[in-house]
Amino acid sequence: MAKQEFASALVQWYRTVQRDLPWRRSKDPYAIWVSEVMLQQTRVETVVPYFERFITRYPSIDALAAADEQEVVKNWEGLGYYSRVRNLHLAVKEVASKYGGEIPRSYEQMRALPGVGPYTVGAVLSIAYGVPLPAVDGNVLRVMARVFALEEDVASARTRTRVEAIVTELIPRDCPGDFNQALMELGARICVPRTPKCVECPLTIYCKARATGRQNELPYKKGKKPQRIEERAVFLIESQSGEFLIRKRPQQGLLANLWEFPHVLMSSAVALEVDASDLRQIGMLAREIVGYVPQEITFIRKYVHLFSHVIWNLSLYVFKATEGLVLEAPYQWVSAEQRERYTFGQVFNKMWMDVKVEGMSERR
DNA sequence: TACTCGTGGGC
DNA sequence: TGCCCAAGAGT
Repeated sequence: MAKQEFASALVQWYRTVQRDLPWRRSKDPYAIWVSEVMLQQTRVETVVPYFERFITRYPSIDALAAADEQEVVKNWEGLGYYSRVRNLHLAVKEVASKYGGEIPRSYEQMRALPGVGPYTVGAVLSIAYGVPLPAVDGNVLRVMARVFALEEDVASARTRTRVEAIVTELIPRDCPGDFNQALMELGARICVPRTPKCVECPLTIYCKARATGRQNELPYKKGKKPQRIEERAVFLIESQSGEFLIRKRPQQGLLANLWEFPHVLMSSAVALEVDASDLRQIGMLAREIVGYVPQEITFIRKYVHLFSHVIWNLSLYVFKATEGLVLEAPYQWVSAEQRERYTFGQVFNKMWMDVKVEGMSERR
């Protein structure tokens, strides 16, 4: 294949059709870095408003490095994969203290920062500094699997290494950032997962999958493991003085360090037996949190919340706590106003909105 | 390697 | 409706 023609056809296409995105208007390596972290496993349309707000709030490495951790995480609320923002905060602090506030230009040094993997190094260094490194994401894997008719599982490390080698070979020295972004833009808009738009593709004459009519069969992916299902009873507990009980989640695992309304995992046997309206059984579960069986519990509604590998079947209940109930950490009482400063998983925010709209106090 | 880690959109 | 997926990294 004519390397130069491939690259120039791709870059030329990109420069004609590229979308006007906020991080593309910036030449600030820090802003580009923030965008790349937000874009991990997350759609462009979702990221845009978060990016604008985050960059306005934390316009520089020094500003983010100096910021309060809890507040930084609050600005990420709703984006998911919350370890990304904690790692970004740690990494920015390290850049501020160790590298004088300038992102290191060497692969090894940047790769060593927390939350910075091979993709992010390649993307930031190529786009911000013009370093000719590959930035292989899901788009690039899909595009290359089709163009070169790669048959192996695209999720495998071997395929990734192969694709990195191919990109390294093809990447133009004069515009590595545009080349990397062009590959991603192509994957996002033309070489899409299902029914790629080959008639609009600038690489169609190079594409082996297209030549053999296999563009709908590639890339090959292994099937995913089914999600684990958990039945949980969630309690929105209001004190006599109108505060609400929240608790902090553990430092490791799902929604790590975020806040939530207390809930109890039901064994599958219990879950099968207990009807949502069987409040006697639910009272026994509430006792695991407050230490006694509440007098009067109200069932609100059921929720299904999907994570990438777990399904939560949740039943929400509310009740009034007895006077003077004291609970230790990780439990905490907060007013409705104070609650807004804490970061919750989205399902808990949805519950809160639902109860607020319906009016919990007027319910009885 | 395989699994963990969120969320919302599209069909 | 259920399933797939989207600019990945850590373990």
